[in-house]
Amino acid sequence: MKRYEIKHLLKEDVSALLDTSINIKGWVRTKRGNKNVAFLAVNDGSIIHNMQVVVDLANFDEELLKGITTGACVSVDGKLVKSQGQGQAVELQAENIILYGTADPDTYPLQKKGHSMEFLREIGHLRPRTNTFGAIMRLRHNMAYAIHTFFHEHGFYYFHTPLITASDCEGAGEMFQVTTMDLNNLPRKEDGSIDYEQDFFGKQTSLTVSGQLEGELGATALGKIYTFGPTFRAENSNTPRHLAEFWMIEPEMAFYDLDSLTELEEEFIKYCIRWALDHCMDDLEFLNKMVDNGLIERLKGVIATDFVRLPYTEGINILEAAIKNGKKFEFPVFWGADLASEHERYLVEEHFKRPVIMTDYPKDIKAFYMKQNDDGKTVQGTDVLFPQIGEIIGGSVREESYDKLTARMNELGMDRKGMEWYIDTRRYGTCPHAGFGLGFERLMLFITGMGNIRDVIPFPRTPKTAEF
RNA sequence: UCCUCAAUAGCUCAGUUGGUUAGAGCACCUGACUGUUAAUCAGGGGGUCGUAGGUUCAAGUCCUACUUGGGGAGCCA
Repeated sequence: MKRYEIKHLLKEDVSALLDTSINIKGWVRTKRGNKNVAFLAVNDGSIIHNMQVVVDLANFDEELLKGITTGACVSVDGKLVKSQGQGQAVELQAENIILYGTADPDTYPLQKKGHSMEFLREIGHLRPRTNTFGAIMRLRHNMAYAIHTFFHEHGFYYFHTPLITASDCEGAGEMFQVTTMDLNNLPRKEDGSIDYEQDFFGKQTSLTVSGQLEGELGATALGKIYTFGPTFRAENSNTPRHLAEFWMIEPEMAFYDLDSLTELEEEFIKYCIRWALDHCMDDLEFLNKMVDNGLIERLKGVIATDFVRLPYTEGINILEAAIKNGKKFEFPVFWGADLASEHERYLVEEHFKRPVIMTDYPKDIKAFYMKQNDDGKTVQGTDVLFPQIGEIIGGSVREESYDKLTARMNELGMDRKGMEWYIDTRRYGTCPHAGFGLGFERLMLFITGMGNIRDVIPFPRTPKTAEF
């Protein structure tokens, strides 16, 4: 008997299959009925919707049916027919049922009603079987696919940067050390310090916090590259927006300036949102109904509006004017201050009411590699600020001048040792270039309307938590 | 890491100014119903009130510490 995925049966033209016998396989979401007939809602993960299986109790063994409960796995042969009931176009009249696996209802934690996200996190090994997480994971796949498709169509090459790095100058955060040494018996040098020469790589190594520096090496050879891989930050951040292990997308483009950079940022993120609306409407409709009633409207709103381009200095002026008009902020606003969440939210959610790309930040609050403006005060950094989730993209034009870059490194007291390979990009055939970084899970928060980043990745890693 | 709120049945929650034997819905079990849509209806079983200490004649309720989780902040993507 030929097996069909439920997505095919519900979404394709199946008129040729009507009144013929076919097979489906999947997990039972609910069983209901009376003493004559039972209805099984079977889900195989291919789509959020279930196939209704109609079971005439007279034709089946009572013991078999008793074992078919929420969570059980079944294979059903049956005749595909137009549904007599409301709520679905077709249904399967069961002819033969194989019970692959039971799910003892006394211990199976998933029910057909209301679970909290907190509870589902505790049963991370089973939560992919819920409607909500099925929808999120299908969207997650689609976003990954959309990202690769966007870059491929725009002439970018997927460039694989290392996960293990010996660079201690990445500066983007605390790093996880990588070692094969016995932590209970560390080799020491004469002065008592740890002898990393005896470690696997012969030096101290860590998990990467960013692929950007290596990405620049790719861009200065291939023109346009992007990375898309796991990233690790050992920071003790306990918030709904941070993970210790997350996925990051980092495109890097030779010959891009500030205008072409912000244009790409906007086009890229709109492409991803449009992809979700074009390819994932069933899952979005479910999330819109169950998680966030404003989701679809907000997604459509973002792709229909132009993002604001806002130099930092103008942003400060707007915030100072707001304060003059009585707006209260917890943190002070002055030129040179790093903007707090409340300031960003005011600009995006209250003042402009649409996404904002802020540019030209004071150099002292941004990274050493950002291109310095002629004013001597600002650098060409960009943050794309979104409603509700804040910074979704951080990028910049890179400083391509050997003299300016190294002068800035000296100013910041950075150790050039171990960084000479990066500086070589400016020493040999340097070029104007730019790039940005997008936290994949931050994008997922926006796409799904979920409130906690731990719920848009299958197995979240956060301080004190590495289950499953 | 800081601030704040919370933890009661398998799940979601109620539990009054501290006072008798801690409740409801869902789930589960039994039964009813000729096609249900998170089916419905009737009945039943199910609790170390997060952990440890303290106050009190009496603690789910008040106090302290710890653990875990939520929200906010910082760091950031």
